[in-house]
Amino acid sequence: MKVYNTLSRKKEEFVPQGDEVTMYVCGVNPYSDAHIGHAMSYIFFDVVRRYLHFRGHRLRHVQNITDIEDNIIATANRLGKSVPELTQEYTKRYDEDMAALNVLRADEYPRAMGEIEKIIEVTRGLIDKGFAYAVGGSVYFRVRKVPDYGKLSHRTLEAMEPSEGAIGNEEKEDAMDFALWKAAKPDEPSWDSPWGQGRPGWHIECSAMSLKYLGETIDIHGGGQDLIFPHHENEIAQSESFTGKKPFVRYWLHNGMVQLRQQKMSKSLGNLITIREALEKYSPDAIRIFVLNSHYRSPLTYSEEVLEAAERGADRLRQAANPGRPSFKGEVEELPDARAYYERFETAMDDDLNTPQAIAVLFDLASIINRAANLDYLDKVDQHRITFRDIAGVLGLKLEPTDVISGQVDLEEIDSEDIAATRGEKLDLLLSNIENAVKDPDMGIDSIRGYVNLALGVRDSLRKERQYQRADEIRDKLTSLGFTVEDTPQGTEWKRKR
RNA sequence: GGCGACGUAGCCAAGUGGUUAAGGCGGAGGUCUGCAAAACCUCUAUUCACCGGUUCGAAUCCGGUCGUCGCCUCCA
Repeated sequence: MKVYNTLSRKKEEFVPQGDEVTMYVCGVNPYSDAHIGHAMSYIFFDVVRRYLHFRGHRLRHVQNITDIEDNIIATANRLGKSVPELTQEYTKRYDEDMAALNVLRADEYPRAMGEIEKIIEVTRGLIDKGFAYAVGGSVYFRVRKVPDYGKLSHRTLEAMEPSEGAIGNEEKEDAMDFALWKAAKPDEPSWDSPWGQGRPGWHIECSAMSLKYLGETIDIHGGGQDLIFPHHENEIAQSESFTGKKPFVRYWLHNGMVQLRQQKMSKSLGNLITIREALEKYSPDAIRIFVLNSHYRSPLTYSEEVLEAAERGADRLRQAANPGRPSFKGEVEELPDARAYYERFETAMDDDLNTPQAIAVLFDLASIINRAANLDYLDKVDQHRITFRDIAGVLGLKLEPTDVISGQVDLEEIDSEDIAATRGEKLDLLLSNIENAVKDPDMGIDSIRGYVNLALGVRDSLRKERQYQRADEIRDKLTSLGFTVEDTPQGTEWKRKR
């Protein structure tokens, strides 16, 4: 398996240090809902996890939660909440979003606030070694002490024009120096430290946590490309200076950015679609297909059109995962060997996680399975179905039926007198009952099912008498109410999504 | 200004030196159906932003032009 390492700018053969792959992925700052950009990153690293597991690796996965920083403090103040109150609320919502997207939970979710002791230990160590200095209650990292600073982002200190944000701090020795520990300002949460009351800088928590939970050298460190500089660059400087051991990270993996309307999706720009908003319109599988259908290092543009396309693709895969009844009589045709699909899948994934090709394999298998279902030889494609489910699982697709309610009309079970009684003027009443029932959240599914079965029973009786116009009126009405009506050789089936 | 990525069919998107340029969505036709729906089948880029060059051979390598985006500041 090869992965593209940001550090070397090359695809490298992935060889973990030991029996257990260690992976650290940068987490979120919980002060607002996570958006599709976050979804992309965490869905991708979820697939990395699942694929490594599929390949027989054990894995330890740690993801931090930054629960103290400027934006959190500002938001908490604005909302009149305490910082822990705010961050706990949004951490919970983040967990719910990830669960909805079928993202596996990490082994540890350390919080910055919970790791102050380790952060202070690392900070003190960096001062002792001369890599950092305390001034005015703050501690800064001395960037010029690190000769290879810039190796991840491939830029030199000289090339980094200090911008406004980097200047404007008189107490730093050098404009590029960054804070490990920030002296407390009035009315901000703060902790005791050897340098007085204060709180951690942005980058130090990841160095401290990865050191504490995963050791001095970790296999994979992941995050969005926007974290390469300064965040990950600074993590390297801190960690390698503190431990004296290189490399801090063996494989740096970075995903591309999600774009919305020709711009990066981000909180600060305010152009974003939250995961929650997307899930109101699209299934988790559709969102995962949307993300995985392009390569992880490329930018990904969010649009309704592309998500719609992903949803329709998901529908077809769901059909293969939950095959219906046969439609035709057909001959069993010569089937390609199911093992070839595993090979194609592994070849694709081994080449720097080529999920678009992996999804193509899934669609090819879906065609085989759906054809077999149509022609009534599903029993001949057991191996293909196993392969299909297996690959879908590695991509984290559930492919469960999406209908909330469904039914099958059985004229034997419906009282013929009911049908006869309903065929006349009562039909309109029945249809309006269904309309009301659909809008009423308290209405039980059984009632709706009874109504719809009766309406479609009436329709079937009309169809038997070739009164197609009246029959179609009933179907059209139900369709407009969100029902899908399908006449199959086994009778009329119906379902409704939401 | 510095660093980097990208430009492939109506849309999304693989492919990065050599058989017919993956796959999805959409569209057209067909099978099935009373008609539909779903599923299936067939078709849908002689061509890979543009211009030059290297090569027996390039979407793939090199140079230039145009265009889009990211990082250099909080950010997945």
